[in-house]
Amino acid sequence: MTRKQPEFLQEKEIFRDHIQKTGLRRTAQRDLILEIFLRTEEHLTSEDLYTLVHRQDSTVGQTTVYRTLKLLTEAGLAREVRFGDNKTYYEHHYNHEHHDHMICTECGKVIEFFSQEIENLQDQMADKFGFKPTHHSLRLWGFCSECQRKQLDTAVAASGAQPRVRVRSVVG
Amino acid sequence: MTRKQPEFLQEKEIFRDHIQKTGLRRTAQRDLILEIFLRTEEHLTSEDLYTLVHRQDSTVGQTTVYRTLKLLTEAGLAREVRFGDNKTYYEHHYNHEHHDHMICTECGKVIEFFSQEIENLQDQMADKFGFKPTHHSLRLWGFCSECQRKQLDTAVAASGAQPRVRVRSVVG
DNA sequence: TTGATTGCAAAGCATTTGCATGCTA
DNA sequence: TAGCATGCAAATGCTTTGCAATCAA
Repeated sequence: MTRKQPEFLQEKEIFRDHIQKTGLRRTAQRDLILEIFLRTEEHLTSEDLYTLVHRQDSTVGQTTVYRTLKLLTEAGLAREVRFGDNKTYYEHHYNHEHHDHMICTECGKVIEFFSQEIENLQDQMADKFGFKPTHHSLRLWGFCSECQRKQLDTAVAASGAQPRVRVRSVVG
Repeated sequence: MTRKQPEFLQEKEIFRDHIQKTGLRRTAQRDLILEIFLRTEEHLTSEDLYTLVHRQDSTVGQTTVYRTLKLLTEAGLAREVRFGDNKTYYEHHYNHEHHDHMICTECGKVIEFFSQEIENLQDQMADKFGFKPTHHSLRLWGFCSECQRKQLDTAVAASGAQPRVRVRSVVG
């Protein structure tokens, strides 16, 4: 992040516009939640965000974070993603290129990638069925390079490393 | 389905093998659940399957169906899929080609498709990151050809047609 | 006989909703 | 002031778990 203060001017304006257009109201909670969401360049759950927000203002409730994340999604500032652990993660959407994900089922690492060729082929497939896609999701699960190395090492289990995302089920 | 009776010999053998190998036990419930699962060539939820099973033998419980579907998945006979309505669907896995899905967000129709080119590109992308994929999921959401036609017709809302899958959220 | 399996009820977990109170426009 | 927003608690929906009774091997 190399932007100068004040940061996220565009995003904040988009949010205010969206609020105005839809007849909603600007509140201190929504501002704070947006602020902290924007400052956090990771995939986070509603609960993650709640923890961060709560640290700053302990009067803000879980429900408001849930509701605000939906709002941010509608405004085009956030995108929902699922990695297979039955939780909904959110990532920045505005000014971020569309991308897909590889999820390491061992350590939970998430790799973002993009392939224009794959996108094109998807569109071709859709055409073939007369299907008009509005959005899509492509995820690969497997082992990241680091965990492949570690697999040779039986001591993995003894490691205290905590995965960011625990992938419990195969399905997302 | 053009197979001769008795049907699903291979699948049943695989199931028995899996049960034996893992030291589990063969039961009437598991046999019945497998039988009905195999006879149903659709994407179904645990509850769907429970309904069908219960119709045949009303003593079988929900829990057993949940547990047996997990078992079938482990045995390689079933595959879990999600279409975005927060339910887990199961589809046949054995002797069924791998495929991906297009989901109509209007009527819930699910189209299965396969593209070797996309598969290859996925593997190439994974290679590029030193990632070793074990499985993946590609889904396109949008409008099927039929619903695109209907969109011109304002009377859609008045239609009594019930979608097979109601896609409520954007994320799967 | 022994330990896996079952079905019920209860618990879990992430998320949503009802509602009285508070606050923006 | 009107009605949207908030936070709490309760409800929801799907799935899992605890447990006593049952059953396969």
